[in-house]
Amino acid sequence: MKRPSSNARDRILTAANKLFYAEGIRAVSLDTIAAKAGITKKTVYYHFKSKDDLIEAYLVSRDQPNLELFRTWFEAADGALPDKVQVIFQNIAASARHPKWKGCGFLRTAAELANMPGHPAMKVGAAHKKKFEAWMAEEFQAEGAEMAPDMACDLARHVVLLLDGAFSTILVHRDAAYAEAAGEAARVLVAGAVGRASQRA
Amino acid sequence: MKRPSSNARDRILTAANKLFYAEGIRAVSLDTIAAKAGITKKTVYYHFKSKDDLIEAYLVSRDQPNLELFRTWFEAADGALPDKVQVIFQNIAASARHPKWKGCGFLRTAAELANMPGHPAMKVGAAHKKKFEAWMAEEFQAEGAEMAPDMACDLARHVVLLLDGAFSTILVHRDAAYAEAAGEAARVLVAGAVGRASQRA
DNA sequence: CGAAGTATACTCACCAGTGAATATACTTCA
DNA sequence: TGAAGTATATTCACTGGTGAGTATACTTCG
Repeated sequence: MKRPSSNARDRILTAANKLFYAEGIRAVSLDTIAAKAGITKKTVYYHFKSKDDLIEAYLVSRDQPNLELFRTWFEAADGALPDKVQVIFQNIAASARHPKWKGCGFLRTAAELANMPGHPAMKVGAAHKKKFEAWMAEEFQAEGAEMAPDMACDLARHVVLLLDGAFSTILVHRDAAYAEAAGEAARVLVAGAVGRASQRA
Repeated sequence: MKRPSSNARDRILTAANKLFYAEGIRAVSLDTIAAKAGITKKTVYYHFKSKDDLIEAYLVSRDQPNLELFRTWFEAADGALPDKVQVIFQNIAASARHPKWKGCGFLRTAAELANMPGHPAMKVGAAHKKKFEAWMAEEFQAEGAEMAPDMACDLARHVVLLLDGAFSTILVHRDAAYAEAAGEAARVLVAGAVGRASQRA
């Protein structure tokens, strides 16, 4: 394999990741990214066909790691289902207290590209969020197998709404307490659904 | 009094409103805004000291009208408290189905300016969201005066989280159904809180 | 007149993307 | 084996265009 190729490509992606996340998509130029990666802009264009292409690659690179992080948090938590869900939000609160935290990269990119609904990066972002929602629904159904599929889907969606709401409001207020409030709300909703599910059984 | 002054200023603000909301902050240049307002860029700089200043004015101009809209929806709804809250979300769903809808201007601006936490526009955005949250809390306390202040505040925050979550997820998925799901969740949470409050009384 | 408001015409920096050349490694076959 | 050819990977220097912001002059009205 060509070592140089993947090397430069990786360095570009790493630089793009940091800069796009820290500063925003349109705020960062390819010159800046190239400089940070220690290569020439032309080399960026060798590995990515356009800035839009690089934006897409940036989100693609964040997809799995992000989902993995949520899974890790969820699985590491002990306790009942409502508590495990709440733990996700507590971890987000903790992350959000780091000064470099700037919200959810997918959400912020979607906000910036709201005028380009067909942009490839938008599709990646939507798919990422769908995966999270689907995973939550699975977990709800798996737990004791008492929850009906449509109930699990509704509940997963409610959790997603609280999660993305937390990302957004924390960014606006720079106050991680919103994640804890969202976690409380999620816990209440999940507990309620679990209660209804087991009652029906 | 100079007709021209207010006239030009208003035209600039109107153009900025449409363009910033439709395309995003950094995607729109002052040249474009000036052209849309039918004046020169220099005139823009006569009325606003910088682009940042205009961004701030853009959000200021949206503050009251937006809050007023929510109040109107809420007050026009009949039924119990949970239903009135849900109606806000239903109205958002309806708005979001219009093709020109591009999410919440405050949230999207906050996402774009996430790298400038001290930006005046960020403060305007945060204040706007706080006003909404405070208003919700008031409404919860006012309703029958059975809800304790801290409970009302917590509940208001949960509603805010669902609201901003709805704005964000609709934008990502281009699917207004998320607002309806958020409305359901909000109704459940409010009904639960109302139930606990009246039980305690 | 003179001040508020607007316009013309500019500066200077930056940005997405490109043309031409080069260096390095891999492949082929005499 | 090794020379010639080809694909990969990278650089330097550039273009056409646009960005925010400005110097200066014109206009209009109290």
